[in-house]
Amino acid sequence: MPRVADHDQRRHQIALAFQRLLATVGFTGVTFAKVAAEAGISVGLIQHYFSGKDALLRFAYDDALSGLSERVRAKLTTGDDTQGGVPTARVLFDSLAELLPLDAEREVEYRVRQCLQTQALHDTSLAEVAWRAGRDILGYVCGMVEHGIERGEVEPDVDPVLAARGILATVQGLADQVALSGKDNFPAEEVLRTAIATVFTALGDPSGH
Amino acid sequence: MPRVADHDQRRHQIALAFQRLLATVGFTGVTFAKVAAEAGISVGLIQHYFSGKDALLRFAYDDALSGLSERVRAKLTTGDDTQGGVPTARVLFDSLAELLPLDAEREVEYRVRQCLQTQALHDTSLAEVAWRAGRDILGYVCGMVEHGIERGEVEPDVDPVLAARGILATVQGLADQVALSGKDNFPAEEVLRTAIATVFTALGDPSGH
DNA sequence: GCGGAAGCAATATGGTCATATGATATCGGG
DNA sequence: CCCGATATCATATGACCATATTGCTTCCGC
Repeated sequence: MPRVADHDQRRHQIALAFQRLLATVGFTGVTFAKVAAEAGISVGLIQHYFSGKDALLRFAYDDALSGLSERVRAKLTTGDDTQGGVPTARVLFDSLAELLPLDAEREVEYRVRQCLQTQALHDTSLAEVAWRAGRDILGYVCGMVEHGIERGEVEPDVDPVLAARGILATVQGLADQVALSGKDNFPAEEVLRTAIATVFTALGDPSGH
Repeated sequence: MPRVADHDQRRHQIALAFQRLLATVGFTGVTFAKVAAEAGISVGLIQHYFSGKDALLRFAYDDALSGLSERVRAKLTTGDDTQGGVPTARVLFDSLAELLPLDAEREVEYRVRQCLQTQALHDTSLAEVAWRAGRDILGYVCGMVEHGIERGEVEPDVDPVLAARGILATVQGLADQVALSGKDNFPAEEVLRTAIATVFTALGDPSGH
């Protein structure tokens, strides 16, 4: 086997370049040539690693969403470990704030999500990627609500799925508003905190369950 | 002055064709030729009415958003007129449900909004259209919250702007979820009702103010 | 009733992009 | 130490699209 190269690493590198471009010039502005230039490679090499634009798109979207989803999950579970005095609502807030475009890095990620989610409206394979990621993250938030119920921080009669969907909807919508109005024109984090607080109403049992 | 034509009507007709295409084939799939075919006219005529693609884009977006904004405003104010026994929360819900892609017509409108909002991320003139429409609709919802405070349906210490932003964020996010998961996979309207109910908590003064 | 400006359509053009093709460089194994 | 498979690149090609150009049609104002 001659001349090895790390395919996964290469694909990821190309996907990153693609995402950076997506955030700066938009979906219609991205071309193979620009991706190649941004990644510091040739156009032909991209073809070598992706069968076509569709495949690159799918991979880049999956790459972006799985990275984000993983970060949210990590924040949730590590927050879960140190659960001693930290309210579940607080852990949830810290995780979901990851989705708001409040700094440059998050804004890039938001734009990537937005571009590809919109594309997913007309591309079933992209839609499936989005659907899977949405299901995962909904599962995480849902788990947190259930956890809150166990700890007495959430009223036991709330439907965890619907509560989670409501919170997630708020985050997504807030992200759009921040992107549109600018992050300094209203306290998005406060709105999110309030939305979470309408589910996590009780103080919890300080003695543990 | 020879051979008159209703410019506004023509432009609207073209914008409608553009929007229908946007919803079905996506932003990248729309071309002048397809718009012309969809509108039943020639490519040249589109050029006659729009200086270029940018102008058509801007007009179509403005057309879509102003139509929607107007419908929301109309529902709000007519609901306001019959305010006798109808709670403000109910009027607000009926208006905002307009934004959810729960039937074919609303789904088209949602897709148009989504496509053009995403495009607005990289086009300042589109962004301005979006910003204006966002400001208007936020104003309407905000007014409803203030009205709710006057009628005793909302706790007087809530910030109308933040409450309105929270409700709007929920609607937008729910629209995305419905578009992704399908309208039959969860009760989006119930989640929206709950979100509104967390602001409109009080029952109101049945005797009027 | 007719001259001409505006409505409208068909086609030409120049550029851009995804993809194809062919050449070159690099390196593991025998 | 050299063969061949893989990695990488440079360029060609064919399609498509926005826009420009050209010419025909319609009907208002005089």
